[in-house]
Parts: sequence; C-alpha cells; structure tokens
Amino acid sequence: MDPVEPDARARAWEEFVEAVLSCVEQVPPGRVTTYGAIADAVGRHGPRRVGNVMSRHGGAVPWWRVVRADGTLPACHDGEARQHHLEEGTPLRRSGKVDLPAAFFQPESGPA
DNA sequence: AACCTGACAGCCG
DNA sequence: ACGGCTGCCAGGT
Repeated sequence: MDPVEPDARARAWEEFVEAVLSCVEQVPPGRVTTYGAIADAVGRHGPRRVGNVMSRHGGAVPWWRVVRADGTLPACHDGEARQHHLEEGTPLRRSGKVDLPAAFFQPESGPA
C-alpha cells in the first residue's frame, strides 16, 4: 500500500530544523534574533520548539546570536554568549541583556 | 497511552 | 524590576 511516507512527521520535523538553523545563520555579527522571531519566520510550531532544535543542533550555528524575547541571553553558557557579543560589538545593557531594539534582526525562512 | 521535561513567551502579583 | 504560573507542541522515559 503506498507506504510512501513511513515517517512523514519526522521528515517535517527535519525540514523545520533546517529552516531554523538557516535563520540563525542569516543573523549577521553584532545582531541578534529571538526564538519567537525564528518561529514566526518559519511559521510553524512555536518558540519552544525552536529552542529544542537549538539545544540539539545549535552547535552548528552561531547560537549566541539567538536570545530570548526580552533580550536575555540563552539559558546556557550565558558567559560564553556574552564573550561573543562583546567581541562582535553587540549592544549590551548593564542588566546583562542585549539591547533588542538596537540589535534585533528578523531572519527569513528562505532556503538559506 | 500517560506523564514529565524543555536554548520560550506572555501575563499577573 | 523580579519571580512565578500558564499555555503550546514535540520528544523522551
């Protein structure tokens, strides 16, 4: 019978992952984007799923350029991310957060 | 099949 | 400004 898609769901998820990673790579140095922005760009799932993808495949992209909606650095290795931002000249606030209005970048779900 | 966890986001106190 | 709770969706145990 036409078991054309033994795991169409897994495939869809893989596609989602590719789209997310693509968006992160689009973010230029000195700029940052948010999980919600990526989720919005991809137009599927939610920001939480984006975070999940990053934790698994984030090692292949500039993960430090992805921050929370309020400018808070990633939940892990915030010190590591801080170092990268200081080096790239990302507008940081005394609060230890990123100045989103100044550094926010909206990627697209394009094919990279 | 059920329950818990999770690189989040938004609202409330 | 900060901490806590809830909502959403998929994965892992």
